[in-house]
Amino acid sequence: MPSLHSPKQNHLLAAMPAEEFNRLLPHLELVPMPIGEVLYESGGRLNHVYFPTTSIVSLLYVLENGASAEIAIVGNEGILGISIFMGGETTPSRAVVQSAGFGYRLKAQLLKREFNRAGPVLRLLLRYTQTLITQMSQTAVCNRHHTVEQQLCRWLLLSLDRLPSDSLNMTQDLIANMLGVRREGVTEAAGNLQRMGLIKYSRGHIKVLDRVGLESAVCECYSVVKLEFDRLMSALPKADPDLEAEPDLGKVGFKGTLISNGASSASDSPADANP
Amino acid sequence: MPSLHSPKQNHLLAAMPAEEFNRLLPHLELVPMPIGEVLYESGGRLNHVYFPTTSIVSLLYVLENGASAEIAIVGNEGILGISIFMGGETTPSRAVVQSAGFGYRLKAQLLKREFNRAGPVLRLLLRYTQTLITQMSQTAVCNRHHTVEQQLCRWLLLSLDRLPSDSLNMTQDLIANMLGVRREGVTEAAGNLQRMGLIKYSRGHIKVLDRVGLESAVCECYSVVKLEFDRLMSALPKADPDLEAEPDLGKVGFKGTLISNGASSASDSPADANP
DNA sequence: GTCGCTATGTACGGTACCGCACGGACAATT
DNA sequence: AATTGTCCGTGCGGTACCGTACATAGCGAC
Repeated sequence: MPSLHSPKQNHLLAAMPAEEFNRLLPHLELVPMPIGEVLYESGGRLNHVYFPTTSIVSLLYVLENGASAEIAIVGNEGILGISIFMGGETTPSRAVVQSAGFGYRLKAQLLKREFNRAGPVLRLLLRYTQTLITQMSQTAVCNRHHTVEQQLCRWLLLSLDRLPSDSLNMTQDLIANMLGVRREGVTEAAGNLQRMGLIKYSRGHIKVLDRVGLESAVCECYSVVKLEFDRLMSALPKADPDLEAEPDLGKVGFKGTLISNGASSASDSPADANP
Repeated sequence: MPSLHSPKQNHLLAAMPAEEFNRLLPHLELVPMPIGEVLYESGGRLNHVYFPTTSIVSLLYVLENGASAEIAIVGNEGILGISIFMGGETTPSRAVVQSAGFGYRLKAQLLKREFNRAGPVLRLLLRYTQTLITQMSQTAVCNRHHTVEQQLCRWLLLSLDRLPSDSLNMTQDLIANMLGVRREGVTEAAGNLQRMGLIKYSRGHIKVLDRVGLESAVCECYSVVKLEFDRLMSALPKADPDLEAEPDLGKVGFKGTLISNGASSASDSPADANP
C-alpha cells in the first residue's frame, strides 16, 4: 500500500485503461475538501476538474432570490466540472462540498487534451455524464411529484452510497437547502423516519439504522438513478463494431446494495412505460 | 430554392462545417413528425437521431404510476437522441412530438462514426448537450419553487421560440401532462393569462397576443435557459489553443427576441424566498 | 338537427407545504 | 455557572395545489 490516499479510490479514475491513467497520474493533485467549500460558483470559470474520493459534492442551482435546489450529487463515483469537456467552460450551477473529505484534481487544460484524443477517457466521461443527466432529470420529476419525506429518503440513500460509513454529518437546515424546502419540513420528515426506527440523529449527525427500511420508504427515483448508473457504468457487454476494441471499463459501482426490488410491485423494471 | 424543406432549417445541421455537413447530407432522411408520435420510449433502443425542423419534441420522464413531467423541449435548435453519442444507447426518458411538423433523421450508426472522428461535429453536439443539461436543471428548480402560472409562461415561451408563428396547437390537458400538474390548474393559469390579455385560446389552439407581457410574467428560468443557450451556441470567441482551429459555428439561435432583461429589477421576481 | 365527443369552466373539501414565531435542548466559550 | 450560539421541535394561519365531481360549450358525424 503506497498511502492512505489513492486516486483509484475514485471509480472513474480506477476505470481508466492503464495507459491513460498513467498519463494523467503525475498531474493528479490530492486536495482536502472541507465542508461548505465552493468548488465553483455559478457561471464561474473552471480551472480544474475534481475527482472526489472520500468527499461528497452537491450540484446546486440557485435562483435570483437565493432559493436553491440540489440537482445532482457527486461522490467517489464521479467527476466535477463536466463542462470542461462538454465544451461550455462554465455552467449556471454551483458545486458545494456536502461532506468533507479528499479528492484529486486535474488542470482543466490536461483534460481538454484528452478530449482531443477522443479516446477511451472521453468515452468513459461522456457515459458518466449521461448518468448525471439521468440524475438531474429524475430530480426534476421527483421535485414535482413526491413528498418531502420520500425525497429525504432518496437524498439519504444517494449520499450514503457515496460514503464508507452509515452516518453523515449534516444539519437539517442544510438538507432543506438541498431539497429546496423549509427546514421545518425536514424536521418533520426526519422525525417520522426516526420514529420509524430508520434513522437516528442529533445536532447535525445522522446515522442510518435500517437501510432496508429506508429503501422501502423511498420513491422510485432512487432506484431509477441507481440502476441506470449501474447499467451505464458496468463493463460494456461488447465492443461496438464501429469502434476499435472497447477497453473493458471494469465496474464502476456504488457501494450500496440495492435490495433486489425496493417496492415489491409487479413490474420490477424501474422504467415501465405503459403502452 | 431547392425545396420547401431543407436540413439547414435545423440550426445544428446548419452550424456544421461544410465538409462534415456534406458527408452527412446524403444520409439525412426527411420524415413527417405527427403530433403525439413517440420517437422513442423510455429505455427503448434508438435507431436514429432526429433533427427537427418545423416540429417540437418534448422529453418526458414518466413515473411508475403514470405521472409525468417534461424535463426539456427540443425544436429546430437541437437534436434528439443524445444518448447515441453520449454512449448509453438508451435513456429513461420518452420523446413525444408536441407540435406536428417535419424533421430529418439519421441512422444512429452514422453518428457514432462521427463520434469516433471526434471532430467539430462532436464538439458541436456536446456543446448543445450542455445547453440541454441547463434546461433540465432549471426545470428541476422551477418545479420546486415556481407557480403553475409562471411555469406555463415559461413553457409557452420556450415552445414559441421554436415555432415560426405566434400560435400553437395544444390542449390544456396535454400541457398539464408536460408540466406535471392537473388539467384544472392549467385551465386556471391559462384563464388568468387570457384575462390579462396575454394569450387567447380555444379548443386546443393557443395564440400569443402579448409576448412582452408574457416575458414579464415568466419566472427567471426562461431567460436563464435562453441566455445560457445563446452563450454556448453563438460563434465561439476564439479557437482553443489546445485544439486545432475551431470551425466557426456560425450562430445557432432561437427565433425569440428576449426583451433586454426580462424582469426590470432584481427583486422584481414574484417568487420570493428568504435569503 | 341531435348525438356524441372532446375541450374547457367551476366548485368543494382535503392536504402538503409555506412563512413566521417562539421555545427548548445541547455544546462550546468565558 | 452563566452566556451565547447552533440546532431542533412545535404551533398557527395561509395558500397553492390535489382529487373528484359535474356542468357547459364547441364541433364533427350521421
